[in-house]
Amino acid sequence: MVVYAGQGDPQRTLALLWRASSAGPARPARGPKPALTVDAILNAAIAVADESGLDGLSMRAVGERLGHTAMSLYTYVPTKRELIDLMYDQAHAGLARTEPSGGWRAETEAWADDLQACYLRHPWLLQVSHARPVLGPHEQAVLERVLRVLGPAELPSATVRAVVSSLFSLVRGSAQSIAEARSAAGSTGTPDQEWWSLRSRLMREIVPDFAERFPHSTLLAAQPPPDGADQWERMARDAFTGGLAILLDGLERHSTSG
Amino acid sequence: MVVYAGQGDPQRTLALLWRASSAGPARPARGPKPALTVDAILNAAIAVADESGLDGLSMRAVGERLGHTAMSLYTYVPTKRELIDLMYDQAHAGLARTEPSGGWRAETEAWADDLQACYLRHPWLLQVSHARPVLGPHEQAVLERVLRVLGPAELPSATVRAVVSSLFSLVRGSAQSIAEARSAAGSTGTPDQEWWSLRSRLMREIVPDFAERFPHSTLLAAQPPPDGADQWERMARDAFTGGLAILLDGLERHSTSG
DNA sequence: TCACAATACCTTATGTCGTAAGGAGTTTCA
DNA sequence: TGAAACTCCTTACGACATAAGGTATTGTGA
Repeated sequence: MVVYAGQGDPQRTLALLWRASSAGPARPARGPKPALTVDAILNAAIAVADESGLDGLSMRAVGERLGHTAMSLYTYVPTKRELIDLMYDQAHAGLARTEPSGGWRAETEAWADDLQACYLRHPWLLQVSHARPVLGPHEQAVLERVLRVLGPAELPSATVRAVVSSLFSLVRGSAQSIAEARSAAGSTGTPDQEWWSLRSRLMREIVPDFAERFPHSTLLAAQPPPDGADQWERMARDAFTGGLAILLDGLERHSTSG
Repeated sequence: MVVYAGQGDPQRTLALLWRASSAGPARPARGPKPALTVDAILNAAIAVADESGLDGLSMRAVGERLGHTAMSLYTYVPTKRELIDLMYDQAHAGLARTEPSGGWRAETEAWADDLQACYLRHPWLLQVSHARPVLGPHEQAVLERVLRVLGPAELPSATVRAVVSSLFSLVRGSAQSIAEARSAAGSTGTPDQEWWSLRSRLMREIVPDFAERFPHSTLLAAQPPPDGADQWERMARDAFTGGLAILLDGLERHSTSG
């Protein structure tokens, strides 16, 4: 289930996200020197989430990975929700920056590929709601890049908003499909084709009138998909490149400099 | 966080999803008459989730709403995960069926609007991963409808797959934005404009060099957005209709009968 | 008719979680 | 040289999913 953005003290959250020193001195006057930093905690938490998913992400697990207790984290981070918000932003720091020179269309595709790769490196990102009211610096940088890339297309601002939002949806949705394909393949261990034919047999047994009730679905399923052990991931990838191409085709109509 | 599809006994899950009687007799030979049904449990669970979100959905809450205990549910449903899978499918049963007569484009838009409305009626749907290996009957019906609607466009099957997957991503992504806008508006109680200007003031304080670091983002934010108390939801809706239009524009290039 | 098998639902128990409360030790300022 | 301010810890609490097993209820076969 999606973790929604934390709703604690917005000032504190913002300051943490942007690592601002304005909301308090950098080092408090008295007391022992902190053994941890927010960044160290984020790295540990991201490592835990990469290994065990969001379900495996507990305050205890993060604390232990740092040689500390769960409670020690609360000195640096108000709640688990805010920790996840910070992780979400931090994970976007690792985004590659492939910038081909081939016009805005190629650059947009490169941006989408980079973002998708980031999601697939940290699949738990897909379990965190992205529809957040405020962005952290790294998410903001991702947004800034696609806006810069789309600049030469000279689109009206409403179109820019629409296309950027659509691009995020496409990248995220396809990454979800790919991640699900991988997780299914990994957890069952059986190649996709075998798994698929088993599923079909079961369906024929349980829903014998499927073909009559869902003729269009049946027809589409009969069309040749890509084959191979990773056919599910391949299909998801093809759907992504195809969908992106269609969207950008449509966009070229609106662009003054196609 | 996203709840992934349950991975229990796939036969049992499939049989439950499709309410198949093939995996066991409809009424067991002996024993007390069941006081509940899977459908009653699903309706109660959906009501709980509609009221309190997925976070508020506990086996106890569902059981108590039915005048029973949490454990009694386990007679009908193997785990909470499978319950959520069943809820996910069931919620799609309430999808409206607006079918204008204006060609595949208008019908596709109507389908997208209906699906988005369904997501917004049950926002917790957006917290459940949709990238599931098997569909229930109601999800399948939603898919079937868009395939039927797209039929007259006479697209190659790879294109159909791409556009359908993109459509789902777009609808889901926009619904997420709208739901987030509503939840923010509902929880703070302040009109969007006020909230937004407060946020801007905070940002100027915490990240004074924002405009230099993110010139394109700054420029876009300065473009006039729709105004009003619900400006955030309006923006998300505009982005959706705009993105959908762009996608369908692109699709018309591929269609033999535009 | 009656014992028993099969079942529904319950109480209880276990282990996990986030995090509140408050204590002990450390560092720096007055 | 206190004492304030801080970090980190132990302990505790209530919520959660769900395992284990008990009890009551129903229909079947003798």
